[in-house]
Amino acid sequence: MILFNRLRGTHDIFGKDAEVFSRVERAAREIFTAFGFEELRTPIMEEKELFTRAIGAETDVVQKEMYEFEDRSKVRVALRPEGTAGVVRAYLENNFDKTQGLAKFFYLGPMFRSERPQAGRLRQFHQIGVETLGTDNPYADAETIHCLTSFLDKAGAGGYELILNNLGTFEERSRFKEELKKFFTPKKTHLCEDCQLRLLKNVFRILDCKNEFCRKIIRLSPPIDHCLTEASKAHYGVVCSALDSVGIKYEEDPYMVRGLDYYTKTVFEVSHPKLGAQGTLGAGGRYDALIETFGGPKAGAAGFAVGVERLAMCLSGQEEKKETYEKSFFIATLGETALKEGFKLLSSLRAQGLGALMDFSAKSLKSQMRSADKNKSRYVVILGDDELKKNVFVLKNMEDGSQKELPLEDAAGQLLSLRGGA
RNA sequence: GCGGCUAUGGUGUAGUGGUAGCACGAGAGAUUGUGGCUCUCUUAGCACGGGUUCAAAUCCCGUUAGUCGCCCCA
Repeated sequence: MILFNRLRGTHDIFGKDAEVFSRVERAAREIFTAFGFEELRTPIMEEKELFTRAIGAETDVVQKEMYEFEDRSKVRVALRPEGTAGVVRAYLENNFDKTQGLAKFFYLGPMFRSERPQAGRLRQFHQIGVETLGTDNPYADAETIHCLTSFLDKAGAGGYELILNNLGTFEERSRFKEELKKFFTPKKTHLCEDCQLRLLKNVFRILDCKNEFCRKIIRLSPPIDHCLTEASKAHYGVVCSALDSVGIKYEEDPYMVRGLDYYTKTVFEVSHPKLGAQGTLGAGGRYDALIETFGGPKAGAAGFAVGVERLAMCLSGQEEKKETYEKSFFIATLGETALKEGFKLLSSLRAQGLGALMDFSAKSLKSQMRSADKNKSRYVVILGDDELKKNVFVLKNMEDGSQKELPLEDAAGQLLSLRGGA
C-alpha cells in the first residue's frame, strides 16, 4: 500500500499526455506571437476579492468552486479559477494602461475549481488564453476570435463549432433581466425545478436550460435585441462582418449566456462533438467594465480561454509513433575500469551535444544490449577489458548490426563526426 | 453539490458463493562479451472498511476513486 495519492480531480501529466501538452503549447506560442500577443505569467494565487469582484459574487464559480484559505498573515487567498482577473490586475499594477495604448497578452497554466470531477472537468486543469486590453474596437473582438480558431486549427482540433451572441452592456443586460423575469414569473410552475431556482438567482441561465419543456417556453421569451442600444448592435454587427470577411464560420445563438459576470457585448463559445457533457472547448468575449471595476481607466477588453485537457481530448490521436532508431549512443561496459572510462565518454559525448545513455548497473552485455535496443539507440559503444588493453572501443550499428573497432583516442570526436555524416 | 454505473498483478482482462487464471509489460536465462524473433523461468493482483455465510473477488452496507448524466464551466 502506498501512502499518498493524488488529490481528487488532479492529474500527473507524463508520457504521451505531456507530449500533447507541449505540442499544444508550441502551437499556442506560434499563433499567439504571430497575432502580437506576449506572454504574461501571473501567480496562481491571488487575493480572493479579486475573483469575487471580477467573476461576480453570485456566480457558482465564486460561491461553490473556489479554493480559498486564509494565509499565515490572515489574508484571504484564492487559487485562481480562471485567468482573466489576474491578467487585468497585472495590466493595471504594472501600468500597462499608462505606458502603452493597447496591451495584448497570452497566458497558460493551471486553474483550480473544486467541482466534482468528470471527463473534461478537473479540479486542477489547464487553460491557454489571450487578452487584449485597452480597446473598444470591435475588430479586437474579431481578432480574438480569429486567434482562437487559428490556434485550434494549428493544434489539430478540427470539427469544432463556434457560437456567437451579443450580451450588451451591463445596463442593457439588467433591463433584459427585468424583461425575462416579467416573462418567466407567470409561467413559473411550468418550468423545471432548476429553472424555478434560476428565476430567483440568475434568470439568464434559464435560457441555457436543456429541459424540453423549458426550451419551448424559452423560445417564446423576448429576445435580448429589444433591450440593446443601436451602439451595441452596431458593435456586434462589425464583429460579425469582420469574421465573415476572413471566412470564419459561426452560428448565432441568442440564448447563449456565460457563467462569468464580467462579459459584455460579444460573447462566444467553441464546442466540440468529441467532448460529451463538458462540451465547451473554449470560450470568451468582451469585458468592457472590468478594468474600471479594478480601479483602472474606462477601457474595454476582450479575450478567450481554452481548456487544454479538453483540447487534448479533441485531438484525434493522429500522432504516429517513431519506430526508427534515434541518432543517439548507448555505452555498454564490462568491468569496473571500463565503467569508469564509459562514464567519462558519456560525459564528453553529451558535452558535444550528442544524445548518450548508459546503464550504470552494467550487468551482462546482453542485458545492456537489450536496454540499448529498448531506448532506440542507434549506436552502441562497447567497452571492455579487451578493448581497454588494445586502447580501442567497439562501435556497433544497431540498425544493420555491423560493428568495428576504433581507437579510444578522441572517441567523442570520432563519434561526433560519425553522427554528422549519418 | 445531486443521481446512475464501475473498481481483479504495472496495463488489459477471465473468473455469479468453494484452490484467482490468461495476455502484454518488467526482470533473468537459453554453453562463458552482443539487441530485435522464439523458448524457459521469475515477478506481481481481488481499491479500502464493515456485514451476511461453514465458505465472499462474487451477496449487502459504508468509504474512496473513476466514469456517465445533471448542475456548472474551460
